[in-house]
Amino acid sequence: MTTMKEIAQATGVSVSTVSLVVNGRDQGRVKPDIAERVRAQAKRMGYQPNPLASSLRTSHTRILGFISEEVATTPYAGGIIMGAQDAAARLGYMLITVSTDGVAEEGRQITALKRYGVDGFLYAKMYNRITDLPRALTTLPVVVANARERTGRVPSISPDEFQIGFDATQRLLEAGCQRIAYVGDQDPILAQGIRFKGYQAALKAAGRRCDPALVANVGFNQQALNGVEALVERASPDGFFCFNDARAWYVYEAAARRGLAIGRDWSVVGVDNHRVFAETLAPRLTTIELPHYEMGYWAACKLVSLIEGRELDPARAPDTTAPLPPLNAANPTSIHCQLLEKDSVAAQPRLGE
Amino acid sequence: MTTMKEIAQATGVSVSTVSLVVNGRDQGRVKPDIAERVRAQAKRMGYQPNPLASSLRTSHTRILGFISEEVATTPYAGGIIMGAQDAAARLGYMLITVSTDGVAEEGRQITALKRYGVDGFLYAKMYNRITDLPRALTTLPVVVANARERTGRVPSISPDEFQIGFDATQRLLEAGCQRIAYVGDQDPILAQGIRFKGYQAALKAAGRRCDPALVANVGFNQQALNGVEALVERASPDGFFCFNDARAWYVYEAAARRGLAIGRDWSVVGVDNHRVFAETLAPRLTTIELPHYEMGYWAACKLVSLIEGRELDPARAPDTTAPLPPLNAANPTSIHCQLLEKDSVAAQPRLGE
DNA sequence: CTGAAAGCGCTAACAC
DNA sequence: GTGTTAGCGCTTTCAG
Repeated sequence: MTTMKEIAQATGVSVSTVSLVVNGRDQGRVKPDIAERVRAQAKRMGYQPNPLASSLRTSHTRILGFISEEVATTPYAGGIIMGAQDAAARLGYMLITVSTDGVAEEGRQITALKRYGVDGFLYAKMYNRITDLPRALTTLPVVVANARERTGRVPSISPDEFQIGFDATQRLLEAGCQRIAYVGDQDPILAQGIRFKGYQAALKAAGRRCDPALVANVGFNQQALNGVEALVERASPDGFFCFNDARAWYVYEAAARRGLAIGRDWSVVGVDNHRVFAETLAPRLTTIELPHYEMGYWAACKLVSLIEGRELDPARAPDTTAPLPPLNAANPTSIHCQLLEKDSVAAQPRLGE
Repeated sequence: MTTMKEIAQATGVSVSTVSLVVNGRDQGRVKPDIAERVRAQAKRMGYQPNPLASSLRTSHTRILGFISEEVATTPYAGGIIMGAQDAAARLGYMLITVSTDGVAEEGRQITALKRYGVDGFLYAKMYNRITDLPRALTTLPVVVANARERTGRVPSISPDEFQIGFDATQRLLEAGCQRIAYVGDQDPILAQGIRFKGYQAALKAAGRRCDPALVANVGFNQQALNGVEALVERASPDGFFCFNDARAWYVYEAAARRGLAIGRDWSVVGVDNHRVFAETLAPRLTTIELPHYEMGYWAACKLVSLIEGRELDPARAPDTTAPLPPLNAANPTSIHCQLLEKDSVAAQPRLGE
């Protein structure tokens, strides 16, 4: 690791001059040719600033704390972390991730992160809901991902559940389905109700009426299977919008029991939470991906702009000349998320589209 | 954040004395009563050491770098990260996680981690295989998780695939199955072959013969379903050991098509990679969990012991009086992993059991 | 325009 | 036993 001191000696200037130059604050303070020599020398010696040392003076570490719950039991966080990390990397930041179960654990982790001098926090939740911030989090900038902070004072990025429900139903309409069922979740979680509203809206927009017989909100296992069976018996659907891939499973089993094939006899669109079906069912099941990567990406951008007190133009990468990557390299079309900020709840930038 | 300086002033001693005391290196160097006063004052003021500042002198940050691939597309890493993080927290370390796709990305991430002064690396892979270490990683302590480093010079922790195959088959035997099928993966990946050997060994140990007709190694989708269908037709199994839960899916569909029920007509044991079935099938499917959490936990312990140049007794938590948690709180019995080190390949501590 | 000097919080020689 | 001193790599006044 070469230091500023070494560059200074090699160039025959002082460390302070080197500091100014390598931080790009030499305009009108250092003679251009000297600055150039310093820059060249720094490059030649492969200089990398030591963020820890500079943090001692500035108390900015360029480290973001990423807090998420129960990473262990669901794959949800992977995408968010990836997105956040990509954004952080472009902006010259690092991510320290911690995952927590329970509030005691959470508090301790937050304290630890503060000791390491993180500049701000990303607070990610497992599923979209209304959430309160841990007390300990209030002293530094925070952005919430995959959930909505209750008071609206903290920027939150969450899936656009309405659009998800709307688009899923739209696809089934386009596939020519006549009787489109909604297989939802029994729990009255946020996403459940809003996706259902999107489903209804899409049907209305197409001039169809919403038949309550076509709706089943089910839980797990045998009970869920029975619920789907009853739905099929009473309403003879030919298309299914499934709240998630776990629900899609029951439709599959119902089809298998009747000797019917998805993709031929029935159409199914599911929201993919777990990704297992990507392996088993890809060509047969139409999935809508939750915009995890995107949420992580924009949450990190937002957080950095909060930290640095300046708006980052999310359309281009700051501090670098490289162009922004497509929002989601794997699936550039799945951009269903929204940013909620105080005073912006009405005018939500629908990212992408 | 209170500093040593503040404690020193409040107690009327010098910072160096405070430093000695709070680092527990005051034995025979600081008068006990002074030490006690310092400790009390530190506690009263809620002193937390600033690890970044001390790293400037010691070049030890108490940060571990965690490198994993493709977190985004599989949930595997969650458990490893959780385990590593828990161990790190007990040992007073933090984890910086980065995930990478491709070697260029990997190199850049490693460089970035080095700039942040990580003390060592955890190198986690998506599935169990033989792996080479990136060049950039060789200058610091490394432990490999969920894979095996080729030369054997780097400690590696990986699932005990043989034991997994053996135990899974054992459970089917105990359930009274007469014709136990193996539904494997088409790819000749490491785990595939070894789990199959475990399967064979368990059958042999029970005095059963291995019927090749009971084995199907399948890929995805229709082809996989056909493979399982053919297996069922030709060999009439009543028990299935499935390489992973994706494979178990095809057995479920085959059962549904025949009006058979898992848990009544057929027994199924699957290795759970994706965890989706935990939600849909929990009471019906017997799963063997890969020991992700445990691998992460012990990998981090091992890494810290490498860094600090001393053996940590893995049976008790160093630097804290709190007892070790059960290896996996959720499922304390699933301890199927092994530590490989140079000169220890023969005598593998089978963790737990 | 440039450099000397002080200091961020902490550690480690070395005096006293 | 304890305090003084110097310095880790960097930023930031402030003289010159």
